[in-house]
Amino acid sequence: MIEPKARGARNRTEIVNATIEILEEVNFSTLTIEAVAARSGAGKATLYRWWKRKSDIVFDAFMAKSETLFEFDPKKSIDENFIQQLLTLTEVLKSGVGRSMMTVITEEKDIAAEFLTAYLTPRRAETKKMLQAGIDKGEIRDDLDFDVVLDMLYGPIYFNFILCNRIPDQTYIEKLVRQVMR
Amino acid sequence: MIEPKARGARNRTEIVNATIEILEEVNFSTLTIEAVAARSGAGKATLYRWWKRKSDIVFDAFMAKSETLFEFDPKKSIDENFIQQLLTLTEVLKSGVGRSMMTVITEEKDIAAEFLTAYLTPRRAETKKMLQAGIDKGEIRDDLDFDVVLDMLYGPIYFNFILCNRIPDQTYIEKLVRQVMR
Amino acid sequence: MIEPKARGARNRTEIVNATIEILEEVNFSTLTIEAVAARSGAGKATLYRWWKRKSDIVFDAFMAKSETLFEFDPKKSIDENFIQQLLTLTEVLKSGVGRSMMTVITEEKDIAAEFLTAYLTPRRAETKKMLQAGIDKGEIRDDLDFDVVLDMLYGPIYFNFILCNRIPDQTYIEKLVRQVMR
Amino acid sequence: MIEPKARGARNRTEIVNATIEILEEVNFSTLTIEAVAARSGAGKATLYRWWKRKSDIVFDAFMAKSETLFEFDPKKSIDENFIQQLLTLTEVLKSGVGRSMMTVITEEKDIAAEFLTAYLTPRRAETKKMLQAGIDKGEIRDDLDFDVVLDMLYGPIYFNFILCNRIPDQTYIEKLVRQVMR
DNA sequence: TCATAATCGAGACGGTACGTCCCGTCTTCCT
DNA sequence: AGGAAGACGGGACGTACCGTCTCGATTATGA
Repeated sequence: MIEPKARGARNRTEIVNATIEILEEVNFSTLTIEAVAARSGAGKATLYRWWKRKSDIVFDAFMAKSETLFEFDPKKSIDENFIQQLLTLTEVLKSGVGRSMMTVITEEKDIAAEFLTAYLTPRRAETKKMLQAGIDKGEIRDDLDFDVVLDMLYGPIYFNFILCNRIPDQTYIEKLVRQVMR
Repeated sequence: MIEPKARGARNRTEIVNATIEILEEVNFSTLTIEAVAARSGAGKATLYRWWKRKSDIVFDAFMAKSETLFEFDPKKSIDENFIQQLLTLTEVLKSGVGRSMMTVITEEKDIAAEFLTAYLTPRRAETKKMLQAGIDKGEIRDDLDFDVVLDMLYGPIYFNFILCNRIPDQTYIEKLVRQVMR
Repeated sequence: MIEPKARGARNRTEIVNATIEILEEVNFSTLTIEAVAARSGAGKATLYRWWKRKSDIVFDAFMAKSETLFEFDPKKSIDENFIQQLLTLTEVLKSGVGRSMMTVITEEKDIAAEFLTAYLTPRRAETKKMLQAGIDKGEIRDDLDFDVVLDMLYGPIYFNFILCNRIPDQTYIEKLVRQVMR
Repeated sequence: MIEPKARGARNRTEIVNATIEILEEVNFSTLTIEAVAARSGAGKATLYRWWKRKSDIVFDAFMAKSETLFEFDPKKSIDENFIQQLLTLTEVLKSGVGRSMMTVITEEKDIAAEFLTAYLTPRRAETKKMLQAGIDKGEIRDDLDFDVVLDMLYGPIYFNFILCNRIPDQTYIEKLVRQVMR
């Protein structure tokens, strides 16, 4: 027997989806709670019951969008793994919620912190795993400062995306990974 | 002969300064045009006469804040020059306007584009000059993709600043430059 | 059982009363919706929800002020009844809302029309009743054009009030009624 | 040789005419000084040099419009003279400036007073002359209160015009004069 | 005849109120 | 009982005019 989702839970997903939809059309500033309520068919009060601020909804929406965590595939080469992960990241950033998440991060320090622990760190952990595997295999030299290397991989992606308004493509990412890996 | 600044010019600076001040206290969303008008002693209409959107004022404020362009000093080593430039960048980002500029960039594509041409590109040009100087001196290998290298330098700075909410310090920057330069 | 007044109704009266108050201090042009909102403790949006224009509020305020309809008293003489009714009219006109109502009427034709049907006509009907009673009793000749006679009674009141800025007193009204009645 | 009107005088007429024109299109509230300036080709400052308030311009415009004073014609009958004068009055009231003048009078007591002395009183004097002529000729009984009779003539005109939004036509005026004159 | 002053148009400016939109809260009514 | 619907007080929006002000360009004159 299929457990029917509780009223509350059903509502939450509808609201979050409405948010994702709207953010494909307008940017974060222009997003209004009233629009989310209207599109999702929920009452405003319901929104405020679960989220304190607009940014919190966006955070949840972003997390929902990027639910599936990229996972290290030991069968592929290290470089291929890196490339795949950065492509996945690019994909998420491209969406309306992705971009809005960036906006939120620049404005609300506490959400930035939550983004760091709940989104960034897990992915970084995965990347670290890859790096370590590379070192173990001897494919990569072992005198690296992990954090700096990771920044050199992630940084340019966000940098291009946010500041240069340029979506990094496969070619760019390959060049980047090769250059970082030497 | 001292060029007597026009009424308009004086006002513009006062408005821009008021904006910079306020942005030390609140973030971009919370910044209101009415507050800027009030603090600068200007009428709202005056603001709208010169700027179409709040973001445009912030852009001008940011440009005013970071007026002085870092300049390549050939007497110092290449690395030192890099380090100095990235520190300068960090300094600007740290300010309220700096952070707000990041917010604006994530929201308004056209301002992002203007930021690219009016702020980023000149600085990148300076950095490219340094890179070329390094290659000429033989300090740096000559098979690099310039753009990717520059992204590897700038990217991590913005990345740490925006996403990790961490202000890169001298140590970090030195490590970064060394790693990139090999 | 006391019908508990709806939230809306309570607000309406408060707003209308605030309007009446303010109009004792300033004239119609100087009356601002913001002032009404402030004095009544309502939000501007609430005002606009119920009334489209400033003039509409003033109309309602005027109607509230002159709620009690003068009623023909068959025990008194015809003349006394006339005098009493014109005095009542004068009383209303004297107030701030009264004067403002005159302003509105000169400006907005549709409100003038509403004023005619909702305020003037009922009072005229009452006056006609009196006239008819007078004719029936033989106190008044029966070859009169009712409308013209009524205009000769009301007209001078408004005329003195609006154009001569003179408030008709008992003496004047008595003279007027006597002259009209012959 | 035609004396070329001074710059100032020429401007004044142009401004006043512009006002009259605009008042055919919009009502007093909606009339803006900027519009008058624009239409007349004058600078705003010029307007403020000669008139303190919008209402003052309207007053001048009204006086310009009704420059020609109706004059008592002893060859015609008393009644005909009355009828003619009231028709003239109606004509002026019908215009945009006329109606606006009424608005102004309800709002600004000092202008109302000026209207009384500069416009109303001269016309009343003329009417009084007619009344006196009638009495002298024995056409009219001699025990009248002049002021009340005049109010009974003028009052209904203004009353119908302003409050009933009805423009008194020849028939009405004839009936009125006959009724008042008995 | 031409400098010199007065006058004017144009419109920027600091303000105030407009009418609208959305906020976050709170009440009502329906299911 | 719980939620949608949406009224409410509040505050910022972007606009329109206010009345004051500076700026040139245009007259118009008297040295």
